[in-house]
Amino acid sequence: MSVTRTKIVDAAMVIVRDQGVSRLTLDEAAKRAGMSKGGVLYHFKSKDELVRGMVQRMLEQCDALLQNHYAAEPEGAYRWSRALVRMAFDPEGPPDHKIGGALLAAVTVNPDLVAPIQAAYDSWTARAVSDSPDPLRAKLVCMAMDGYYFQRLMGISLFNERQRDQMKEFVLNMIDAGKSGE
Amino acid sequence: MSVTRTKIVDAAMVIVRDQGVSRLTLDEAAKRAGMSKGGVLYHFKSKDELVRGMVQRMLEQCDALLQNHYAAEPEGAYRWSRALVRMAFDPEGPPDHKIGGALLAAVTVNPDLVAPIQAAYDSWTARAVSDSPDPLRAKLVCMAMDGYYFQRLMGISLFNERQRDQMKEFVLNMIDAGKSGE
Amino acid sequence: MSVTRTKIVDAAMVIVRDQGVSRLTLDEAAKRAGMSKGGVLYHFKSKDELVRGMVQRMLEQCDALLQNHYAAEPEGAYRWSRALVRMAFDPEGPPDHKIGGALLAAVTVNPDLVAPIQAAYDSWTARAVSDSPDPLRAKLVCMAMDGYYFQRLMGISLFNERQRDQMKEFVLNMIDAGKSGE
Amino acid sequence: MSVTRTKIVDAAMVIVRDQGVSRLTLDEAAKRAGMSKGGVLYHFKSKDELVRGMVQRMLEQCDALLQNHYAAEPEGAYRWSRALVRMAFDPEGPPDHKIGGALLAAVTVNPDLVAPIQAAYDSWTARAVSDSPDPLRAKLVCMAMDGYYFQRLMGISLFNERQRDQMKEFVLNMIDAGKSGE
DNA sequence: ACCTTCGGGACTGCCCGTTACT
DNA sequence: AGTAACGGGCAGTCCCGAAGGT
Repeated sequence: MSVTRTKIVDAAMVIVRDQGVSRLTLDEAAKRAGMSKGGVLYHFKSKDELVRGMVQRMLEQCDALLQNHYAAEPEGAYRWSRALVRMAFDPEGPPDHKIGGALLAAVTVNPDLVAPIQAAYDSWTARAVSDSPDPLRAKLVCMAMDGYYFQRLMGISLFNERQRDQMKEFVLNMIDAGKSGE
Repeated sequence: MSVTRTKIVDAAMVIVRDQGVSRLTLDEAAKRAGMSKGGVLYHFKSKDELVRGMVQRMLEQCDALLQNHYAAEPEGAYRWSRALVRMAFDPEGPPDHKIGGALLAAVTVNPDLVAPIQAAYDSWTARAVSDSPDPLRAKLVCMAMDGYYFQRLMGISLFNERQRDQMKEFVLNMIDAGKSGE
Repeated sequence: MSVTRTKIVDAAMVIVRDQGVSRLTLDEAAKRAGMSKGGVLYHFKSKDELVRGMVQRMLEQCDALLQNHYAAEPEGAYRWSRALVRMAFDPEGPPDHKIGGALLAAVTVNPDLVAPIQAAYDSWTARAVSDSPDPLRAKLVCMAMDGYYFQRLMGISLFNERQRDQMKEFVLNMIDAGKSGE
Repeated sequence: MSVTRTKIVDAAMVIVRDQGVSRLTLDEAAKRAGMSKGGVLYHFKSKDELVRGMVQRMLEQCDALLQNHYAAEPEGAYRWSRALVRMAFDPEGPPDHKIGGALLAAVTVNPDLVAPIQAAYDSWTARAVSDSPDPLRAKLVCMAMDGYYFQRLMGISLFNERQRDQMKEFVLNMIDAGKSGE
């Protein structure tokens, strides 16, 4: 990925983060990237391609974040599940960047973009299941984390800070409860 | 709500369901509703208001569905939670209509629309918590159902039919497990 | 055909006549018609439709001109053929307006427009043949007139004024020659 | 004419033939010619020059075809005229390649290109006249052939196969009729 | 001789909302 | 309660040509 392409995607991210998707235009992106629209279109044949690039970028960031949490997590069963929980509750996670929700809109408009997202989802779920004695428990965690993630994306906050931490502990406990019994 | 307003919202719903949000224009909606754009704008001062009407409609449908499942559910603890699960797994539920995802896009563009959605979320969560011995357990169920709902909205299917039923049972069992112990 | 539509087509005609097809833009046409592009697009859904309107207009003008010459022509065999010749050599004919050649370009780009032109051609040929003792002679005249017409369209002038009149007489004589003998 | 120039013009021809003039872009031509746009612009200073090259090429092809038919034609009066007729009716002739019509569009847009075409026309007419006892008769043939040519260019077909052959014979006979009498 | 990258400008089509009219 | 016509603005796309490298 050329440096210019990266710069353009960065610019687009900033716009979406600060002003919302509806403000993401090729002109704006070009201006922020310090070039002309023609230059942008040389690298991305259409706006859709640009959005595709953004989605991919976001997915990569999520993946990296997940990897980090996995690395920091002690070994043992449900290690991936726990990492997922940590990621979902990570205050530095992508959703708070508001980009996710914005891109979501783009995705619902252009179903082609679902494919890479589905792929990412699949891989994450697969990992969670891979080291889980009880796959259903892992999947439930995935689902719940998606739900939480989704709420953050939408800007719907059901928890205050204390409740959030309680929930986090609750989920982690539920995971641990699956280690022995069930 | 006048009958004409209803007709317009219906038309808009059909468009979104069949062709996606990007195809929802006042002209299109008017045509489907059997009138001219001017007529639509007489009932909805702006397009945003029309979308607001659609969101509200959808929320009402969800609520009604939830009520139905609640009514069909035996009394006892976690009755609302179980109703929520039934709703999320209801194959007739709104998400499969693809309208939800589409409206989602509209919402992310216009943050004003989050308010009524947040309110609906709050009320559903409140209900789930109200009859739950363990509020966190209820909230977790809410989150997981949101996640599942969200996946359906996005067209991401992690489960085949059998897995879906398994998950449903798993969640219901988890709820029941919360009745006695903790 | 509403009066506004007529006005818009008129404006487009003027532009093409004065500045060539490449200068025909919706904006220009709108400006000349004394309205905004939005207004133009209300009447013509696309530029193609506008061009279609222009082609139709031109065909109608040609037809009217042909009718005039036919009316002025004495009765007898080959009356239509003679009218065609008169039309082709009519200094007031459409080709000198330079619109024909310009529209030609549009046609070659959009093959859909050939249909109405073919229809017009067919009808003219059919008429010429209808009152001709020798159909081939009539068709040859049609072809030759097309050729002359075409040259005028392209701005290719093989004749000076005297040669042009000579040719006109020659063709008319050739037609008359077909009356008796053959 | 360098080999590369030839290759580029070839590529451009293919594009125009297959996809129409509107699809002829420097990028496309470059891709087809197996090089980049920069390369094309090195050989042709501008797109107009490329088109000019294409027109020239086409004219040369027509000329060569005409020469062939002339060579195959028996000596005698109206030899060039007869060759012209053979060329116009040659099923392998350029017009069926659809390039002619397409280039026509380019010409109408850029009047500069008319010059070489006019020159070619002039030379053909001059030849036809040169060996014709009756110049007007020769010119009429030229005009008629132009008309037929033009119809083929536009994709307007007034004749079926049998009618076409009839017309061809009719014209050739008309030429011969000019040999003796007048 | 040829390529990559980019600037700049233009044009189409779209769509919302207003106005005048009924 | 509704229609037809229109204005205004703008996003997406395209494409030519230039600049500078190799």
